[in-house]
Amino acid sequence: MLAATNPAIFARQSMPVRSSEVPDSPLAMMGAPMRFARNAEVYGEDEPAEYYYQVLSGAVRTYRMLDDGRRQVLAFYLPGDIFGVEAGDVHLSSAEAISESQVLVAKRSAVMARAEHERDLAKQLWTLTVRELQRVHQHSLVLIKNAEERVAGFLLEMAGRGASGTAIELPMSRQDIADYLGLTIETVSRTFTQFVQSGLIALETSRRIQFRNRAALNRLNA
Amino acid sequence: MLAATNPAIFARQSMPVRSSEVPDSPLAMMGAPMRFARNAEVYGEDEPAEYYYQVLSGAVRTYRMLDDGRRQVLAFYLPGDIFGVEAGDVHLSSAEAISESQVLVAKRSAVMARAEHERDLAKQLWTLTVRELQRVHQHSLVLIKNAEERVAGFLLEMAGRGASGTAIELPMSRQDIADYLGLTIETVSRTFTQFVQSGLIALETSRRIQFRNRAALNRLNA
DNA sequence: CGCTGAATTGACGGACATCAAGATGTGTGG
DNA sequence: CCACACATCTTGATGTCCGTCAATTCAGCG
Repeated sequence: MLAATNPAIFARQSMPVRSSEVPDSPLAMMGAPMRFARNAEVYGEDEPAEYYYQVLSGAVRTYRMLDDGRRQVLAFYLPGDIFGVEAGDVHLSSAEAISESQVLVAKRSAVMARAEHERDLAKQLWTLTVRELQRVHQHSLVLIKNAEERVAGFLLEMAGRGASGTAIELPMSRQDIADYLGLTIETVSRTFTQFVQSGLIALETSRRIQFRNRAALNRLNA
Repeated sequence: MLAATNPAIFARQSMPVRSSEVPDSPLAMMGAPMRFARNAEVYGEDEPAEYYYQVLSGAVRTYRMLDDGRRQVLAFYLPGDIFGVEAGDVHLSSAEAISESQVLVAKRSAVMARAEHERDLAKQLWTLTVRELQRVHQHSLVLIKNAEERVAGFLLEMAGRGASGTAIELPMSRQDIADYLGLTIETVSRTFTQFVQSGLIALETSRRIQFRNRAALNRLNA
């Protein structure tokens, strides 16, 4: 839902960039592609927000920690998605690569400077923030639902973003999903098997999911 | 937390406007004060977002409904706060007056038109959205905590916004609080009395709350 | 007053967390 | 290619927090 957040800040084209394919945009010159290993930090909470980022390949999660060690995953970013814009001067969350990832990094000041005289760009930046806001709004709705509904919603959200086929590959672990949905890893796992048993999905591997009854999932998504 | 969101879009002064006092700003001319009765709708979900709003007196809640009737209150807006900016072209949530309220209403197109040539204004609009985003981020963190922590956080949030004294007046009902925190009215009520019994707060009336042990509340706020 | 909606309090049950064990998968080094 | 180690995922047993249902108290108001 509320899927791709990539107006032409990095890429002029309107579709998400496919992995390993650098967007042919004016911003490509402002940004440098960087590699991040699995679990490597892209930026940390409370650090100055000096860059904008776009996922080229792999996947990224943003999260915040509660003092007692609980973790709330705020968002997953897939190829084409832009992130790191959420903040004022300082990052409100940390970002980590979920898997080996390639990320385009553009200096914020440079982007902003260009936005000064390019009306379009400024508007797009704003739009980006608004989209992000919508996403988070949507997410807070998720957190008042029950486990079944949360997981169903999650699967449909991911399906709406990744490939359009009948199966999706989840880049993130069960723990990531749990922390995103505000559940425990066990509850997520149990809900998956429950979905399998009721014929809603099938698991090719634990990370690869076949949709068998999308209508029923939509019904749960309430 | 993350309290007042009122850069000089409506008022040039940096402090929230006190109730019934119209901000002496250039924008006051772009906006007209309107009265809303208790529970009156300011705008509805999916309606075109044609105006920006600033609370002058009273209080406003924004919310979204789930199909099964559950309601998620997304935010409370107090005097000085600006709302209605969250959306693209369409409102993502509904807004209602919590009590008899006075709201300054400014045509969005007019504000945007001015923003075109007033750099400051444009920046402030963006800042406003970012602040809103921070608020919502914060809110989604709340929803993974337990009841005690949620209520404590709520009280501290309200304390940080309203008067600076040792007591606060809550304009909203227990039901509003419950829907904001993702709890039931009964759990909110029980948590309040629990706080009273442990000497953290005192209830002058059910809506008026005295702080007795802010340190303990902060500890719960985790 | 009595009426009405809001808030509180109690009894109970259920959904999900917690604790614990096992199964499956994956990478590494011999 | 196998074997071992370690992480991830699944499954089971039990506990607990909070939701549900229901009754009572309280506050405002005609």
